[in-house]
Amino acid sequence: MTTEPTKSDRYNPRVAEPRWQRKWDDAGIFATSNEELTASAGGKLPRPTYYVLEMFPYPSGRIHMGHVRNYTMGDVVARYKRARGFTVLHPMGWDAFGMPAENAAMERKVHPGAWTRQNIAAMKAQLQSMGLSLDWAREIATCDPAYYKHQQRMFLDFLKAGLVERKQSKVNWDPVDMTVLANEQVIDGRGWRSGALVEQRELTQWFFKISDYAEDLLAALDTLERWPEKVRLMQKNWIGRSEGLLARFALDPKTTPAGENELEIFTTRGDTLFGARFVAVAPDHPIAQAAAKTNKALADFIAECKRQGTAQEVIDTAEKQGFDTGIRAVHPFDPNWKLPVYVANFILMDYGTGAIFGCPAHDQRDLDFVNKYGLGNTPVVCPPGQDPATFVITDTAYDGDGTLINSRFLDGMTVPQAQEEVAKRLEKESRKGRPVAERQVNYRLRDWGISRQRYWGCPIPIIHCETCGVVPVPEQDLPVTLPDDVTFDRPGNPLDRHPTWKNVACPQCGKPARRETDTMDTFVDSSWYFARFTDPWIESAPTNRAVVDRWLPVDQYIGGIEHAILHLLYARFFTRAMKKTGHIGIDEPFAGLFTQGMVVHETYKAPDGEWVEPAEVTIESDGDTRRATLTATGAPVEIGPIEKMSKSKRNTIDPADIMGTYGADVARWFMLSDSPPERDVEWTERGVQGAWRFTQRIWRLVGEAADVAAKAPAARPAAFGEGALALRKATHGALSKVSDAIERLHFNVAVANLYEFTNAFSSSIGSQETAPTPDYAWAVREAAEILVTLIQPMMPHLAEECWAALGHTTLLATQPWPELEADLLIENTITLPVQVNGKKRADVTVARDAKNPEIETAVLGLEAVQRALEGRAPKKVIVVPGRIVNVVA
RNA sequence: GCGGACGUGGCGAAACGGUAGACGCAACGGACUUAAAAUCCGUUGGCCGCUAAGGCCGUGGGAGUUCGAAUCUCCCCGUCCGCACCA
Repeated sequence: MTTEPTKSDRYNPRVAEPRWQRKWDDAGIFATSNEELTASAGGKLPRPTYYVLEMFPYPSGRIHMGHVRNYTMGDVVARYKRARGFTVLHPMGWDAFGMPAENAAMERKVHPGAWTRQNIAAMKAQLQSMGLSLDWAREIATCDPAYYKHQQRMFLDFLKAGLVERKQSKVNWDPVDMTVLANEQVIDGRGWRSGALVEQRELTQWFFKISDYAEDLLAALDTLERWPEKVRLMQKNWIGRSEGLLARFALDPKTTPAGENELEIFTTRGDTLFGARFVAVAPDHPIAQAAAKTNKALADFIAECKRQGTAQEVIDTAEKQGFDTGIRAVHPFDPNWKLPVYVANFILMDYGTGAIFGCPAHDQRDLDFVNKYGLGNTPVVCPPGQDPATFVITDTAYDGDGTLINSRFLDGMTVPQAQEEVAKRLEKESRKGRPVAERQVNYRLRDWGISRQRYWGCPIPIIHCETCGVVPVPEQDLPVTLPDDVTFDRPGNPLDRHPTWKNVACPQCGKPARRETDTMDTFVDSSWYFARFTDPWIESAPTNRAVVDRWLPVDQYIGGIEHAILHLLYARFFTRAMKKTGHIGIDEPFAGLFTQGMVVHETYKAPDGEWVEPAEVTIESDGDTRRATLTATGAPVEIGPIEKMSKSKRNTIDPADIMGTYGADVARWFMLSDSPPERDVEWTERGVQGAWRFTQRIWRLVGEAADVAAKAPAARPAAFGEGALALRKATHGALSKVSDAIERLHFNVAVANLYEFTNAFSSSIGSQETAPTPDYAWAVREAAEILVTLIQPMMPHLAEECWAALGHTTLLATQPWPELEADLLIENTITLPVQVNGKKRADVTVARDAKNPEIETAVLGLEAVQRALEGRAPKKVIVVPGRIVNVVA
C-alpha cells in the first residue's frame, strides 16, 4: 500500500477491489493442482479435499442477482474450507449450448458461436469483479469441441452398453418454424414464436434408458443424507414407483377383430376385480386401432381424442369420454362374465399397458365414467363401521381400507389380503403357456429423449446408411463438429439444410450416407461437467481415472430449486452410466446439495400499465406510507407485489450497477444477510445501504483497533485484565458461533453474529478511558485479526484491506482459520433463568459446578420465587444443568 | 385431486423441547453541525402501571403430550411450491 489509512479515510471498494483481485490472481492462490492427488495415489492425502460447486451459468451475457447469491454462497464455503485446511476445488464454466444463441442468430444475424463467446467474455469479467475464489484454469464451455468430443464418445459407449435406444415418440411440432417444441413452448396449442397451431408428430428419436435405473435412482435417494428432504421427495414422486399386477384378459372371439385374442392390463387394485364394470384402452392402443379399421364412428372418436392434445388445460377440464368398441373381455375369475371394452380419452398409452379394468366404486375416474354411460357400480370394499348391506356408492368413490364384500372367495378379507389372494390365484393359472397374471412394478419415469432438431447443440455422432442402417461414427473421427457456415434466415434445422455437412461416406460400406442432424438436449451437457472439472485438460478420455474419483462426489453443490428434478436426476443417471462404461467409479455425483431461494423485488407499474424498472423510480417515504414516482417525469407509479426478478416484470437490479456503486463486497454481504439462504430474499435499497454502512464501520473500527494494536506486545501476556478478558470472551464467542453458522450454511446467522461482535468490539474500544494496557492492546489486536478473518469469506476485499491495515504483508485469503480457545467460553458462574410453573420469574447466579441441592436452595430463597409460590410448597424443582430451573408448585 | 413446506413485532428474521423476538431495517428521542450528509448515544411486541417496582397477554386458530411447546402430535384456516386422468 502506498498510503497508510487513517481513521478519517473512507474505504473505497472501487480502488481496493480490483487491486486485491489482481494480487490473488498474481499469487495464483485459487488454482488447484491435481498433483497432490496423483503424487499420493493410493496413500493418504496430506490434506483432505473439498469440492464445492455452484451450478454453472448459461452465458446470457450479463450476470443477474440470482448468480450473485448463488456464487457468493459457494465462495463463502470455498474460502472457509480453504482456511480450514482443505484442498479446495472450486471451478467455473459455461452451459453454453442452447436456444437463446439461435434466437439471437435469427434476430440479430450473429453467429451463435460468436454470440456465445462474446457473452462468456462479458460474464466472466463480471464474475471476476465479484472476487470469487475460483480456479479459472479449469474453465470449460460445453460448446467447445474439446468438451463435446468426450460427450460424443460417451454417447457411443452408452450405445454399446445398451443404454441408448432409438424409438418413435410423439412430439409437439411447429409447422411454420419446422421445429420441435418443448411443452412449455406451446401456449394455448400454438407455437410461442410462430403462433402456428402445433401438431402432434411421431418422430424417431434417440433416448437414454434412464428407466433402466428407475429402481436404483429411487432406492439411492435414501443415501443422500445431505440433500434437502424436499428434493428427494420430488424425485421420488417423479420416479413414481407403483406395485401392481399385470393381468391378461381373454377377449370374446365373436366380438374381436382378427389377430387379437387378449388384452393386458395393469392394476394396483387387483382386490377390486369383482367390482369391475368395464375395460378401457387408450385411443392409440393397438386394439383400438384394429377395431377402428372397420368402425368409422370409432375412428372418428379416436381422431377427436388426438385433437384434444396434451395441453395441461385441456386435460384439466376435459370430460371423461369413451366409445364402446363392441369387443367383450372375459373376467379372469368367471368365463361367463363379459366386460365391455371401451376406448377412453383418459387412458394413457405410455403408462402401464395402456389398458385398465374399471372398478367404479373405488376409483373416482372410473366412477365419473360409468355415471356418464350408465354402467352402474358394485362396491367391493366396505369401510370400517359401515353396514355392507346398505353401503352404496353414488358420486364419490371410496379408495380407503376396509373389508371385501360382494367378492365371492375374497369376502371378509382386508384389502392387502385380497390383493395377495388375487395375485396368488392368477399367477398359478396359465393360458397358452403363460401365467394369467404376474406381479409387476411400474414407474412413472420415462426414458430421456435427447434428440433436438436444432443447430446449437452437441451433434449426435451417428451416420445413417441405406445399406448398413444406423452406424456409429468411429471413435477416431470424433469430434463431429458443427459447421460454421450456417444460415438462420429460414425456419428449420440449419444442419439439415446445410449443402454438404450431412453428406458423408458410410464408415462400414463406404457408400454415400448421411449424418444424424439432430443434436443433444443441453441437459446432457450439464450431466457430467462436474466430472470434467476434475481434469479438464485430459484429451484422451472424458475423465482422468487417477483423479476423478478422488475429487468426486461433489462435497457441496449449490443451485436453484428449479433444477430439483430434471438436471439432478439426469446427472445421477449419467454418473451411473459413466460408471457402467468405465469413466467413473461412483454412483452419486453430489454428496451434499443446497438449493437457494430466489431474489425478489417490488414491482412498479406506470399509469399506462407498463412495468417500470426500479432504476427509473424514486421512492419517498413519510414513515407510514411509501410513494413512488417516475424519476424523469414525476408521474405517479403504482407499487406492486414483490416478485421474482424477471425481465418481463422489469423488476431487476443489475449487479453491475450495484457493484459499480457499492462494490462487490456490499453486494455479497447483503445477499447473505437478510434471509435464510434457502428462502427468498428481497432486494431493497435500504438493505444495500445497511451493508454499505457496515463495510465503512468495519473499516473505521479496524483503523481504531490498528492504532491500539500497534502498542501490543509481540508475546502473549501472561494475564489479562477485566476489559481484555471480556473482549477476548466476545472474540472467541463470535469465532465459535460464526464457524458453526457457516458449517451449517446459515449465512444469515453468521452475519448477525458478526454484527453482534462488531458492536461488542466497538463499545469495548469506546469504553476505554485511559491509555490501553499491554494486555488490552494485545486483546484488541487479536479481536481485530479474528474479526477480519471471519468476514473474509463474505467480504474478501475489505478483509484483505483491513488485514494490511493491521500491518500484515501476507494475503489473508491464505491464512488459516483462527484457533478457538474454548476455555474462554466457559464461565465460572452461570446465570440460570428460574421458572415457576413454566413462567419465568427470576434469574439465579450460581457457581458453574454448583450441585443441584445448592441450586434448589438458592432458587427457593429468591424473593420473586416465594412471591410466585404464594405460600404453596414446591412439589418439585427441576434443574436442567446449565440451562434452566423450573419450580413446580 | 394428491404430496410437501411454511405461518413469530411495522418489515426481514433469531431461538439443541428450556429466558420468545438475537441481529438488521424502519421509526422515535438526543449529541455533533450554521445546516445537511455521515457518525455517535438511547428507546422501540401489546396492555395495565407514574417513564417506577411489578404484573397480564403474546409465535395463524383450536385441542393434546410435557415440569416446560414457536419447536412434538391431531384437527382447522391461510400462503407458497411440486405433481397431476400414472389405473
